[in-house]
Amino acid sequence: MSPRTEEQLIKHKAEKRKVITQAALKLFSEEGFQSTSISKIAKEAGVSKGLIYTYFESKEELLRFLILDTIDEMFGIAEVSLGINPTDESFEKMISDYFDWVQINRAFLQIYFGILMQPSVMKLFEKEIMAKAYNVFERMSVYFKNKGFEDPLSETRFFISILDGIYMNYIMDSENYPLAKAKSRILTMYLK
Amino acid sequence: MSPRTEEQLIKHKAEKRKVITQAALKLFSEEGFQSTSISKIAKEAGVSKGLIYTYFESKEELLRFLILDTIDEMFGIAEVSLGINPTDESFEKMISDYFDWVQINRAFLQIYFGILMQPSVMKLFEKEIMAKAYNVFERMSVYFKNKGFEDPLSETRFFISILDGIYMNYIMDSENYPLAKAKSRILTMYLK
Amino acid sequence: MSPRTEEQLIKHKAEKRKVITQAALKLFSEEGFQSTSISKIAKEAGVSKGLIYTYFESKEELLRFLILDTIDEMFGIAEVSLGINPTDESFEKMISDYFDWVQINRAFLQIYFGILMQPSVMKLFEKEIMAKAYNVFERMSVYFKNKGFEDPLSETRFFISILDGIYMNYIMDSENYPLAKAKSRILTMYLK
Amino acid sequence: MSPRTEEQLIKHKAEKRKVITQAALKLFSEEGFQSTSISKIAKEAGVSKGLIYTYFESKEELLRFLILDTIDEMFGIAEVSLGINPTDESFEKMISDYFDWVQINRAFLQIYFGILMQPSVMKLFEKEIMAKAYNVFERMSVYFKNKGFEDPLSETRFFISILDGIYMNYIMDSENYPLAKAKSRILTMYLK
DNA sequence: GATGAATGAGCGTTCATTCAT
DNA sequence: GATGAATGAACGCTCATTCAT
Repeated sequence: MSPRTEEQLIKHKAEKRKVITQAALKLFSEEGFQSTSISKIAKEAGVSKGLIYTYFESKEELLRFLILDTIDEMFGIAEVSLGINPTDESFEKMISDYFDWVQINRAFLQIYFGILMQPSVMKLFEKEIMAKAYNVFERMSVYFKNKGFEDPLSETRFFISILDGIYMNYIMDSENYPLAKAKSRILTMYLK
Repeated sequence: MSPRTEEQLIKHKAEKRKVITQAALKLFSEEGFQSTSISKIAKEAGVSKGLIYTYFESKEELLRFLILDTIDEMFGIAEVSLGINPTDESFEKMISDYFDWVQINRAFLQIYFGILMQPSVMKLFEKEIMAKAYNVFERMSVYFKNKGFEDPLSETRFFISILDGIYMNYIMDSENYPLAKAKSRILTMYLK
Repeated sequence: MSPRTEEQLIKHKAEKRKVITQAALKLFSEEGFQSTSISKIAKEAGVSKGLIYTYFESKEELLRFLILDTIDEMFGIAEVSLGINPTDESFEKMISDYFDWVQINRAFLQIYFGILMQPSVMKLFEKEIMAKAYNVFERMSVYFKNKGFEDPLSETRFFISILDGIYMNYIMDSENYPLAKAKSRILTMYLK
Repeated sequence: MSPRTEEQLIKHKAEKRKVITQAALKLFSEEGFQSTSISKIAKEAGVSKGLIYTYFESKEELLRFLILDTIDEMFGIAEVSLGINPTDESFEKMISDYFDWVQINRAFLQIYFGILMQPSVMKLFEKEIMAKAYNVFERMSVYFKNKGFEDPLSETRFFISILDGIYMNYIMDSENYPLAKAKSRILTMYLK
């Protein structure tokens, strides 16, 4: 048996992290971060408690990894869809992608919105999240500027507020929330 | 000396509850419900740990009291402003009242939104909150129906989503969030 | 209104003590001494927590009063029935009186036997109980000596063990325990 | 290094349970179940408070383990000694075995009798203890029936009451109680 | 790498006791 | 005398984290 190559090791580590992260994601969304113990995560992931500390320095670091990893994906949607010269088509594409993404990532968003509301936990991410968020603000502002809005940044924040509000209400009451209608409504708002 | 009269006791009890509730409100909003210990609340309120249990049966009951008490106020705004025959004026009044209320009750809203995102905590209030929320939905639907919307309930939920999204973003980034602009924007949306 | 005479005060105090003691007796027998709080006793007795401390120095003193008061009665049965020259008639009378007494005082005996088994609680009474018990031993020994037993003290302790054993088993399983048979059995043992 | 084998873990677990159980046995017998804190047990056993919860789910479960484990042994004496066809020899053997067992297991019996007197604690064991006790009743009844007693079950309960009474008095006053005499006295009673 | 026994600080809660009224 | 608000120590229990194996 030859020792694994460095590449294999990295891959192995990434896989293990994924297993643990997925278990944590599920539990955090059901019970909240504070109420979920490392023991429960270990059991859900099918590993020992101690092993979690081989892959993450602490419970907080596990949360950080979980959040930051997925946030890249989330904020990336705007980046990819809008590109440098955002058009109505790319704007519509972005909205569509977001609505799809949200439905797949309900558990994550539940944790994410919960964290946003807790300053003491938010401190763990504040810098990264705010940097990414303001980056997206700028990108979208270009679109709203092109569309002729007087205060494109405020419109951006207004637009994002609408999205956040929709997603939050959808998460809370997924069965009854008229998500499809909300989507077409927002499209109408901006694309006539 | 004779003991205090019943009236004195009731007044005293209400005052003490207020002191404890205020301390809890502050800490819950900063740290979250689960991360705030009864010890911290007692210290913040300037009373002993044990005393809290003279006024509240448990930490959860304290949260319930805190939330349900203020939620009545919050949902009451729509009821009072809209009345039975909602007009554009009363609708505008309601929005204005909400924006005022939110700025005064940031700490509460922070806790409130946090709770909405945690199923395990939400269980404590689900029934009451949902009942009140659906009540407000109906009331607002009347307005949107009068305004000619084809699907007034969906519009209500869309409108409330916008408000929630605005407040959530405001709470997260109060210093930079363009709250006044968001307010005039939403007014324009519905009142021309 | 003239102030009460000293006699009235003493009577009043005795009555209040009785009320509290009766409440405590009931609760101690159901839940045990340690698991019964002063609050519960106060509620059961229909008085305030504070008042209990007007009549008893501490929870332990309340227990002491409860036990020692009734123990006098219990040990007194032997004294009264046997007299100085115990006969078969007085011995039979004593047994009969004890069996009657036990059925009325089940709650007390439950507490009493429980206490006997806890050295740390027993310390509160050890001196008094042991003094009274050894006093009864001597008195009964006279009877067994008269009956011709070689070792009257051992027989006394054996006889008392039988009574204790019967009462303990009766208390544990009152519905099914054949108390009447046990009584006639012990009478047969000693009176042929 | 690889983790311990399952066999090692089981052995280790049994040993640790024993250490904790022994400490609890000592303290429960001295102070009673309710007055003995988990902290004291941990200190006595030389382990941390938290560790006790690795081996027992709760303080009550620790008591249950302690009691039920030893009760099997205690009730087993009758079963083993008497067999299916009890004779005078096996009856004498049983009494002898019980007297030996009692002297070794004073601490246990102290807890056991204490529990029998507290309905709220007794609830934890009622089913198991009563089942075993009635089982022993039946077995002994065979012996008393063979001996010609008219009501063998009542005689059984009377006989067991005597044993219980002796042991209880012995436990309370071990130094002075004439245990050997009590033993020969009860043997004389039944075996002439 | 992987395990789970072990720790100890801290949690929510209870309660005997005190004391201002 | 009588009340019950107030205290603070202690309780049973949990849990993030460490470490011998």
